[in-house]
Amino acid sequence: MKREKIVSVLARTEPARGLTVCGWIRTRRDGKDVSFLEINDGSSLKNLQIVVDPGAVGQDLLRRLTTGASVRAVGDLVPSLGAGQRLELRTREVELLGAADPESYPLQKKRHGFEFLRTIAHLRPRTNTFGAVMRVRGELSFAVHEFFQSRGFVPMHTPIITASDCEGAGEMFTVTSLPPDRLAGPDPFAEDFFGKRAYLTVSGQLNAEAAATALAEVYTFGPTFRAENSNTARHLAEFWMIEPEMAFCDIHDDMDLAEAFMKHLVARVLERCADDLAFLDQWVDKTLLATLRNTLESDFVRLDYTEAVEILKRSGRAFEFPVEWGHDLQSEHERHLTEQHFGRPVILTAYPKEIKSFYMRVNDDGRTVAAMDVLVPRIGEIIGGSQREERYDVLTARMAELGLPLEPYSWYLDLLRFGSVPHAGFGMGFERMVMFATGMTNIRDVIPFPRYPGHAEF
RNA sequence: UCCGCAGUAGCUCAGCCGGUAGAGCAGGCGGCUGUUAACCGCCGGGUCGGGGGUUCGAGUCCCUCCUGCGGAGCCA
Repeated sequence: MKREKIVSVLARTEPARGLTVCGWIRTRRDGKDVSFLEINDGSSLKNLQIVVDPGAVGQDLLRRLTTGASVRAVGDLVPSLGAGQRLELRTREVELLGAADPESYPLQKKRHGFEFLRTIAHLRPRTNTFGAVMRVRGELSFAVHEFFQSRGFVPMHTPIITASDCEGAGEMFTVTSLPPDRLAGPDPFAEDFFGKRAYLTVSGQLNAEAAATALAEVYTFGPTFRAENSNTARHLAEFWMIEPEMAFCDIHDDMDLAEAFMKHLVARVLERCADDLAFLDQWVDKTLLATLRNTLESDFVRLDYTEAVEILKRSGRAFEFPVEWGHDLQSEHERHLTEQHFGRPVILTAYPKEIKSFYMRVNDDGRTVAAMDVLVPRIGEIIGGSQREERYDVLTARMAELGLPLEPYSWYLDLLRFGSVPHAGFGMGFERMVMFATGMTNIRDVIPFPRYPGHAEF
């Protein structure tokens, strides 16, 4: 079906004859001798006004051109007689592609709550807000690949199914082909498809590290699964994660990359999604554009965990949870630092080793590790990463300390036995980045079909 | 999973000390106008989340379950 996208029609400066557009009707307004259709095809936040002569199309057809119906229209782009738009499409031919019964079509030409829209996730992209969020999400996704590949990173497709239950990043979903009645007994998975218990991945990091010891700079961008019973506006059971991994790289290079990466993503959406961001700034979060510009223009604060604890203790604020060296920072602490104290993104480093993962490189002080978390206003932690421990003896000693068996990690330890290099990487929760870039406050509203406890609809 | 709040028309909500349910928007019909959050008039629309209890009488009080939201934990 030959057509011109509405974004392109709206970008025209001159009248034109014989244009074909397709889209969904957002609203219709009737005059006595004229009707106006606003149609949207998802290529832009903005609608195209189509002027219809009721006599020419007929009352029967006109009556069925209701909110939600899909149409194809052929007409001439002419200067508008009305005030709201520069050009409009005066049609001589309107074809109803698919009607939408106004009695039962759930979307009205009025504002709906996000909770209601979540119950009709298959229709919500037809709203202004979700259309904008999905376009921004798409640009961010593109910008992720653009950033890494322009820097020579090789994209890695790490496994979705994994048999190592040692990734340690959270509760895992079991993958099985066994019927439920065969899941009893001491080791039912010995008879299963993989001959052992398999899971959905919680992180591609360890696999990416293997690739980085050959290709030097790699990244993953794929689905990730956590079976935690998390019921919050910041967690999903299925989400997308970006994990770069670099050989010949220390914690400072890692922080530099994280900051450049964030700024690249923000710059791209500011540049390519101006209409959508202006809409979101007006209706969803009035501080959105200011926050994004601030992110782009400011240097991220870099701070040791120990200094952060001092700042929080000196802040005089009564936190719900007291701040104490050796404890992980709470959401309220992170937000105080990035929102109140500094007012820009903050990268925290040198965390106590007790609260971080086994693979993080132990610092010379022996009590902290080369971890880094990027904290941003409103979201909190958006990136978590570290320099990895590349010293075989130090890592195995640390694993012994934590009571981790070496055998399941033997392939990972091989990376340190053969040509080990200083290396580092981080993980970014893609949906958290979409939240940051759109001002949306619930992570379930920045992914098309959210999966979370009790919900796998659509 | 824990704490708190909520569930009333298609949507967003009001409903006081218990006395048999209301508004705006949406929808239908009619009118008006190159309209644009269109406007004016009329009309239809409800197992008050489910179950149980107290009471002469429950949307309202009590118990319980379900669902949602906010916060927390876990994390990305």
